[in-house]
Amino acid sequence: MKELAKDILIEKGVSPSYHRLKVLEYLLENRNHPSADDIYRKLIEEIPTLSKTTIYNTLKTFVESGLVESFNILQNEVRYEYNLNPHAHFLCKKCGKIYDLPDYDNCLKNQIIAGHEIHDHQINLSGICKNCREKE
Amino acid sequence: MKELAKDILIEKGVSPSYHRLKVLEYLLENRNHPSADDIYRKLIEEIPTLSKTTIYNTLKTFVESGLVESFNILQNEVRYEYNLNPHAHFLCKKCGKIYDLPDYDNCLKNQIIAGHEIHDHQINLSGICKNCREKE
DNA sequence: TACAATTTTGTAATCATTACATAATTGAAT
DNA sequence: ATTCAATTATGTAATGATTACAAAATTGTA
Ligand SMILES: [Mn+2]
Ligand SMILES: [Mn+2]
Ligand SMILES: [Zn+2]
Ligand SMILES: [Zn+2]
Repeated sequence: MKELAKDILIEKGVSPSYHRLKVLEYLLENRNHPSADDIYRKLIEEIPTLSKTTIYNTLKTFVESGLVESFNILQNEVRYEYNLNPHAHFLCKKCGKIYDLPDYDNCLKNQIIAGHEIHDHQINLSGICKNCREKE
Repeated sequence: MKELAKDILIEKGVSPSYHRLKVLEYLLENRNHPSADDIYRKLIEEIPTLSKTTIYNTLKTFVESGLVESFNILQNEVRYEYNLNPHAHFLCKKCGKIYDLPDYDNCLKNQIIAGHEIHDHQINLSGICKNCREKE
């Protein structure tokens, strides 16, 4: 049962415009934590009039409606993903790939720690990935 | 026994130039996770010729020599700290303050997870802090 | 003093992101 | 179908942190 971008948008109360559908479909098919620019460069191929501002607007809408998550494992650009399950991220400093680590969620969302109300929880690991290690 | 900036630099093999001493002293006294610009704006008061590039160079040197840690809890700027103990960070979305959470380290540094070699481990939480909650 | 190595400075470039005004599209009401 | 307001998309210009790079200053040592 393939997830339909349109249904997901409607369910979250986001009106399913053409561009929003395209961005969400991209995120459903590409689970490699793309940047705004990654999405733009792919979609501009079939939508030549597409504006990068539209990508930023769309992603902002998605994140605010809880449809998509953004995270700052890199210091220069934001990455996005459609993956609501809590999980940690691992960045390989050699090849730049970002891996999911589902077993290391340890999620503190909605808990109260030291009096602080936790709304969001990101675990960012980095080092050398399995692939890169095996090449050496 | 107050930690002496000069001794710390020498121990880590970083030559203790005037500017480096000033930056490290700032970090030793200000445990509020400052940005490069925070440090610059304070030090320019007593060093009017100070260049912001020097701040960036110095912080880069410190991070590379393992003297200082940097982290990306914000999407637009890097924050720095002198605190070698593993701990998590909590960002208040209301007041912008960044708190330390020493009990939630759960550090995976130098471990191998799913074949990946973990060199660095950041835990970034966000929400509404104790102070801001009590004001409501 | 001479000189090479290190450190600092200043300017300009880079690059992701945002601001904002304008244009296009949509969807309901007439 | 037409009108009109609301939403969505576009384009350009600005912002702001960070980096590149070359020149200047400082340091340590012969
Ligand atoms: Mn992920
Ligand atoms: Mn800290
Ligand atoms: Zn790798
Ligand atoms: Zn607060």
